Amino acid sequence: MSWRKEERRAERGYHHGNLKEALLQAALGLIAEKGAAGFTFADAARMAGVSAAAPYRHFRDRDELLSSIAQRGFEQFEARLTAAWDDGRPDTVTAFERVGRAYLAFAREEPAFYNAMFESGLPVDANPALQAASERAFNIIRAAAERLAALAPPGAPRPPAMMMALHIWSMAHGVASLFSRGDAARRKLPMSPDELLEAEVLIYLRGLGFPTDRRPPAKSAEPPPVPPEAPSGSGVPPGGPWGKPK
Amino acid sequence: MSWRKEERRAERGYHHGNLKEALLQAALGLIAEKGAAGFTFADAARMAGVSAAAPYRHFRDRDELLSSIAQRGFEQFEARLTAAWDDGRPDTVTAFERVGRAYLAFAREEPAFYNAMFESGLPVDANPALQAASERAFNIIRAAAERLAALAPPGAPRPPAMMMALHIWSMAHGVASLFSRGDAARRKLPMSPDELLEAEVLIYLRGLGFPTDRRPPAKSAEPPPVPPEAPSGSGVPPGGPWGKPK
DNA sequence: AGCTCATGTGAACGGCTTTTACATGAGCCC
DNA sequence: GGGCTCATGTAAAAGCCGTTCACATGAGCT
Repeated sequence: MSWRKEERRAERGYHHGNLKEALLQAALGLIAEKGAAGFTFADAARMAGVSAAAPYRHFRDRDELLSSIAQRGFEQFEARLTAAWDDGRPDTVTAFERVGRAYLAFAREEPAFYNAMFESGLPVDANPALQAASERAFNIIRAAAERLAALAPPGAPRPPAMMMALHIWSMAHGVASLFSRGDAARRKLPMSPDELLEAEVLIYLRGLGFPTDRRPPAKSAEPPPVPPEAPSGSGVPPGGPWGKPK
Repeated sequence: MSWRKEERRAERGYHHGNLKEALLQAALGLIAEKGAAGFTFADAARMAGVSAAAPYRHFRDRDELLSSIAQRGFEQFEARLTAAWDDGRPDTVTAFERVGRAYLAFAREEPAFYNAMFESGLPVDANPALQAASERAFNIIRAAAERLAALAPPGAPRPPAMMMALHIWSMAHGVASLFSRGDAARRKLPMSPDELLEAEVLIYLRGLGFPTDRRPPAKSAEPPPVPPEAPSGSGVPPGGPWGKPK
């Protein structure tokens, strides 16, 4: 039972068969564990059971592996935001907040992707594919903001949707970076990152004149995809978006 | 005129005299240039004209040098935020916004510090001195938020100052990280990061019920340090905080 | 069966981090 | 001034990593 060298070799022969994918998975694990900075190409190779030179058959260099992971991360990110947005159902504000929570959830649950995407220091705009993927993810937030802006209360000037999207993105990104990841998450807060972001977005939307009172849990079995959605309240929930003050 | 080896040696003799400081400065330059990830201990030593082993007389390892820079960064950050806050002069909202701009200005003008502080991936809470320095910087924002919360419009529930501080911090950090640094700054925006953040904060404050109309340029030669500051307007500037919509 | 080419190996180069034994000389005591 | 001592610097070496190159292997096609 003491094969150590030929172990992997015996299992898979000279050729790995699926090395590219194995390397991506190994790297994902290593990044989650030690950060993009601590991750080494050699380690990933070792973990996949191949020599240190093998990865070069699949990635030009270490950076390209990192880029591939970031790319994949942006794709999953986009998918999760899209699912959370759910085309604005059951109503725009609720869906919008769900997108915010999805942002934080992604940062929390996919630390390796998040790290590669936002904290690895790789030049996103130097890689067109990467930039495009990042753009597509942002466009979900942008689309949601468009829909929200279209509901702007009458009378007041309509806020630019792009600006709203950038504002929401910066809030989500700021909360995620500062409070929802790794060590930073240990900073003791008076509320969870999710609650913090939700209150922040609600106050912001109220500042734009949107009604932001809590709706009932939407018991209707199947609400229409995009209901007329008339402004439904005064916009000032009792106690404010942050709940009971002491 | 061809001394290359003894050049530095001749200038400063065997002992450098101020190596610790020289290394910090060299590292600062290198980080500004290539990021905390690209910075190497050996390069800093070379730049200071000493052998690769010399730095170990002044820093336990590469990480300790990085920590020292982050520490120094937090101190300068605190100083700049303190100056921007100016104890709430000429009025709380104006001073508050100035703090926001100072946050962005620091990120933009001190990329090396900002990088070491927020993007180098070093565990801030593993180093008590570093954590304390970071805490002190945040406390400026916290103190400003306290003052702002005290001005909360009567009638509405008073927002928790800590929550406000965390919200503002996340906005500033989000904007700085996404739009005000390096490559990311190249993303084409409909407005400058400063304007983006200012509008964001104004809308947020308005969502809390604060009056946020633009005050006249405060021509009074020497306004009183902490004027009574009665709520001064309806809170809805014509055109909104984002200026003229198209 | 034999050829070819994608895929993997081992060895080697240079660079980095860190440790160790040794060198230097600044500051101090007499 | 002479001599001690210790902080500060050096060279050398070990171990790791990224990357390249010549060579090995064998999967798939003809």
